[in-house]
Amino acid sequence: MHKINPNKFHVATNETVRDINSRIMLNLVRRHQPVSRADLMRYSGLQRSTVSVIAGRLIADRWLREGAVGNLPRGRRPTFLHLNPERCGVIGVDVQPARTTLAVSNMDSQFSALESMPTARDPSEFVARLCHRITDLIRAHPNKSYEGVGISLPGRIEVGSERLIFAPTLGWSELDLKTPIEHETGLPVKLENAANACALAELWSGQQMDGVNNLVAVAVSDDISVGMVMNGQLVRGSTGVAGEFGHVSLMPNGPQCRCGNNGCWEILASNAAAVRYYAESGLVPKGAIGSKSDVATVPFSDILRLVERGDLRACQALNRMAHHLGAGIAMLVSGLAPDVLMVVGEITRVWDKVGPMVAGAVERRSFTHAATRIVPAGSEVQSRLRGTVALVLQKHFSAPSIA
Amino acid sequence: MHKINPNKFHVATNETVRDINSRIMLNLVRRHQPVSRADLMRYSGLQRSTVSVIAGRLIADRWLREGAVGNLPRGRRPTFLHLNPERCGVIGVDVQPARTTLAVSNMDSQFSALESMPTARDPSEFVARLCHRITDLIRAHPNKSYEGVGISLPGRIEVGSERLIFAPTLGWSELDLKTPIEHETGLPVKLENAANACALAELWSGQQMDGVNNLVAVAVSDDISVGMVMNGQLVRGSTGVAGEFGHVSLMPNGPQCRCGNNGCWEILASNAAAVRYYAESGLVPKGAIGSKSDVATVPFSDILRLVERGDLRACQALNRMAHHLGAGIAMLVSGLAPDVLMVVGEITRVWDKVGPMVAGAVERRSFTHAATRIVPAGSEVQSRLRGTVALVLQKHFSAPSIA
DNA sequence: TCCCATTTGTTCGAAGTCCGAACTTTATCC
DNA sequence: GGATAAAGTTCGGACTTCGAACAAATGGGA
Repeated sequence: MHKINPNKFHVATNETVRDINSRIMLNLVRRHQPVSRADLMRYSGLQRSTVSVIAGRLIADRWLREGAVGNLPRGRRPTFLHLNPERCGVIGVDVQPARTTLAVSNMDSQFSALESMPTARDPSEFVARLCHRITDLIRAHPNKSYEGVGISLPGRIEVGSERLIFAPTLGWSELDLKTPIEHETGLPVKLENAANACALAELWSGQQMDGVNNLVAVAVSDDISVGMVMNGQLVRGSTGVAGEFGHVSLMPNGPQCRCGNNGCWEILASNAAAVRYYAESGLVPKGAIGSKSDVATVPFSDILRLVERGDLRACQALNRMAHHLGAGIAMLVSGLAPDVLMVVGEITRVWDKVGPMVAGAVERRSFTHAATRIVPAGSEVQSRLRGTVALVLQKHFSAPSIA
Repeated sequence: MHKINPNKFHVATNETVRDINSRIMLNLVRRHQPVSRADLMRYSGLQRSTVSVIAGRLIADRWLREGAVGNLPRGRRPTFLHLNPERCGVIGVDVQPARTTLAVSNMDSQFSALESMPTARDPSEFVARLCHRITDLIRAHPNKSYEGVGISLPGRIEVGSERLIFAPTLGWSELDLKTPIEHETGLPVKLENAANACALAELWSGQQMDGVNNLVAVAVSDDISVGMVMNGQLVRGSTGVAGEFGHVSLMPNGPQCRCGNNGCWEILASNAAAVRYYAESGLVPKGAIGSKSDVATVPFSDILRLVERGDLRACQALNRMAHHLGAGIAMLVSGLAPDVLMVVGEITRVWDKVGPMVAGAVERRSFTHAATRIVPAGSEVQSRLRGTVALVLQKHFSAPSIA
């Protein structure tokens, strides 16, 4: 039940009917391909004639392609229909504090090119370099009909202005990425928070996501941010900053976070927290000969390597992180009760150790038994890039906004 | 952007167009009444002819009524259209641990009857008495075309089965209220959590809710539960238990909650928490002559009365409660960033004292400045009852679910 | 070899809906 | 009384789905 906003709606015309049914058809093909017109008739409940007309138009518009002919025990053979992956090209960009990854993708999230560059410290320099890279990439792969550029960022995008706001790990304040890139490339540019991008990726191209309409992605790196899909829609809040559960204080006497408060989830359970736990555990070697500086700079990836080798101190640091990660995830399970909660980040490399601890924490803390499936993401970069593709292409596959 | 679920969708027909536009028209009349056909043409962008046809059909179906004739500087006078509040009757029921309130309502949430009864401890006895009361109420107010019965409950309703699950303050385990009442009355019965009902009430009949699509209701009584409307839709999670932020642990060393964990928001910031704070502050009067039993049972309503009179101890207890209430609300503002966060419960009686403390806590703890308006609800019973009316009638006013 | 049952896919008129222009109705002002 | 203006109605055109009839394609059996 979706309320109609009397200030912002779209009335329906005859074309709306065709639009809705075309999108349904497109989704049915995506879900069941290869699939015949007769199958689509059965899946959709539309008349065979209607299915033929719609399929004909979608083929003419290059959304669908006729493929092989099927075999049946008797009767005329069906001609199978497929999505045409060449119909849309997308440039996907994944911005992370250290490196920025660019990809060229088809409609099916198969990347035909993948390259990366260091993320420039200076925002205007970054914009210039990114524009340059994108135009180069398009020139190098010209035989695609590009639908747009999707960009995943470790920050939040303001709803109205589509500008980057609140990107503490990048250190940038308000930044307009959309206008210069659109101007440079002539393509529409969509920006989205990295956690939201991951949530979108799973919603649109995740495995075992049949019928999943409520999904939460927890992006764990040097900060923690949350992306939410509720009722099949991204939740961005009134201004676009929804999802900052990382700055919920879960321990009033905990260490101080950069946001000024104490014991934020992020300061307890991010990669940076594990680095700190590891450093602290080596700080006071009884004789106090070793100084802080010896141990303070072991990066998170090294800690994970140590964990994989069975290093005790690293395991203890990881366990502390996992304990607090579980506490925050329990908050999300209690509060949002999604079908799926996906954890994204380097920590998934040691999920065999972390997963059970998180599951245990959720089990202990959950009063309601929300039946949430907690899963690790495969590759974080791939996940975010798939999200950027979904970001650009979802307008063709989602329900038209009638209200 | 709403994803189409390829397992559950509705194809569009020509009637879908009329359906969509009729609902838009109904919403426009609701928003702007009294309003002429010509005004509706301008608001909707539809052709004058189309507006006339739709208005004609809505009048024939008794949704709209023609009213007075307007005056214009020149030209033919417009005939104004109104919603017909008599079109739908609703029985609204608000179940609370102590008392259950019943109301008869029109489409405009004007209650033509309001009565209450004690809430029976035994669930089957309760169901029997409620059925009896409802049929009596319908018999006493026969001249309405009843659309259904809406019931607000301090618990969660399972999504598939529509049964009451998780109702700790009532002490009931799984209970099917829907089937017996539908059987008894012959009317469709809708059940919803009380916090969700409040959120719905504000969404559909709240003041100053123009363009608000993201709204959170925090119901504070002896427990705390949260109702969420995101993107204009109620968020119920995969099983229906979304919103149990009351059982998020905000203080790992805090007092133990009935859920088994320590320092849950609910154990720190509910009415019961204030009662406990008040009792504790009187516990050790140095000489230890006064026993626990003297002070332990001052009910929350009395504490509020004492606060209104300026009693210091009561104010201190209230302040502790407000402090923790603010912490939890800050969590919701950070995580969900709604346009409006509404607090429902007895505590709103002293909102002049509590409001600034909550606002301060949110201000201090909020990193993102989500611009959330934090407001107290007027009357909690009225709010929940309006929610039950919205619950029953929203199907006529909301967008048809095409996907 | 020929006919028939069966399934896929197409054709075409009917019904429903909105669009848009022309028309009717009902006012005020000069 | 005529000009102007705005509200509301009428009616043919365009678009879409529906539903029945039709054409196409295939295998089995006499």
